[in-house]
Amino acid sequence: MTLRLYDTATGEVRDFVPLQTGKAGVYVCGLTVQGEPHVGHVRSAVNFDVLRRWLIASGYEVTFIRNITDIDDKILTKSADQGRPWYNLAYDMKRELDKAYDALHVLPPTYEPAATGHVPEMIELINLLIERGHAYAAEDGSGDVYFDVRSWAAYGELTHQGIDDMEAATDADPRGKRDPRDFALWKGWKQDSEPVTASWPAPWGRGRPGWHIECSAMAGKYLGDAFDIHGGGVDLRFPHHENEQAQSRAAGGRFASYWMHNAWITTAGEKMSKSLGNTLSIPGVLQRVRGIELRYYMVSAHYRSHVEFSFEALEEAASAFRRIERFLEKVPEVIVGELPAAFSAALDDDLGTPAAIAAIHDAVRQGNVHVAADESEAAAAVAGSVIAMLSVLGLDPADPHWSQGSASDSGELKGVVDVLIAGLIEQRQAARANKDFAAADAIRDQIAAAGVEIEDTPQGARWKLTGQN
RNA sequence: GGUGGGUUGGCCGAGAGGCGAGGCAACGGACUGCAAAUCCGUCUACACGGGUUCAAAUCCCGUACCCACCUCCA
Repeated sequence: MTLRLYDTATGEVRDFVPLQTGKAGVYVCGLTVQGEPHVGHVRSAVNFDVLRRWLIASGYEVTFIRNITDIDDKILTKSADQGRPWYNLAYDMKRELDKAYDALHVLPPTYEPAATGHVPEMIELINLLIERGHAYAAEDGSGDVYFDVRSWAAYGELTHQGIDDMEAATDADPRGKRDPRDFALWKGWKQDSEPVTASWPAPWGRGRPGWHIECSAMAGKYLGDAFDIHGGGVDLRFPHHENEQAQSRAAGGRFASYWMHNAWITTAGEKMSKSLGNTLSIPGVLQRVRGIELRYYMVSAHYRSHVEFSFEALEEAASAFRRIERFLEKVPEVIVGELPAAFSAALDDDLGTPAAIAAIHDAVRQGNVHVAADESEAAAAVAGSVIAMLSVLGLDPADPHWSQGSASDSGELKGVVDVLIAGLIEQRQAARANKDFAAADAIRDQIAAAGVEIEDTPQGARWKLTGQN
């Protein structure tokens, strides 16, 4: 079975055929670093991280580029409001973003280019577009350069829209534009309101790049004129992706073969938006559940399905995930095994993570049956495949990544706690042997109150931290 | 106005013409001193109205409601 992906450009699920056999080039629009990352941002990152891991697991050599937009209108206005340099705000938020990605075990991309580091490439691309007659410098002296939408007949092809059916950008400053739908490739420096540090020299005067041109320039630099997959959130289809494609193709490239867009995660029926102020920051959410549980929650819905975020659903997902963990804890010394066919088929079908997770749960139930029957070899084999599946989704609880931070402290403490609890468990066993159940239960309650759970098994009592104290 | 998507059982959430995805919760049973964990079972759903078909949650027509994009946004 081969990988099939939904391509926004064609509106259908089709076979993934890479440009080069065995290789996959992926470009994903990262963030504009102007505020704290929220669960919506991270959903996109997690979705494409799953894509990447599945491509790797399928044998592809993956080049994964995710950019950072570190200069734009919002960054300039926000930093001005906060009374600090724009680059400081962008850098701070970039670091927050890195923390959020790390908390969800989103793998670092092959490279993460920043817009400000690629101005020469953008200027070069804009020049090429001007030469080819698809862009023009505004004649009003503003220093702006616009893409000439009417010069590119295919404009609108990605989102299946005709230019004349589109509403013209009402708030756009029409000065110097040939068509209201023309968009800025270069924004001339506004000396009265913008710091000189936010401008770069260019043939058309000092200024800064427009939003869309960065992705075209950076994707071209790191992936070439033609590459396999371009991803981002649904909101980016238009105008951002449409414009990217128009620019890059007008400049002579082929650009992306497949376009993938992840759906929104909303709160209380509304999209999470910096401007609405209803964002759920990652650190905030991580006070309620662990990062691995949040990741499980995100992966349990299909990437093209809209998710209505709720803490109830999140807790529910966390419960489901703990069931998987409990099974794995019962099976020591597991060797990573094979992926079940149902799991691979699910992911091959446009990253069907919900069905993939169902395959995990099926295996867990089967594994629990083996554990109950004391069939340790069979149980270990099942656990091996469960671990293999979880790894592909970035959800292996045994991955050292998840225990970073708290591990050093708890590692030392664990030995001590182990001895203390073992003593208590022995006392409880003695009480049970004497049929003094009141005493036995008192001990169990006492440890439970401290956040330690006892599980009675035929081989004796086991204990673990519940994380609820 | 244009474009794209949605409405599934108590809840979350898949599927896309014929075999009850999966999970959470609840209830019953097994196990247990009692629990917990685990297993078995129960809860037989697809917005509404028509139609096509031997067969429709799935296809077609219509209706209602919801959402996204067309303006910065994952």
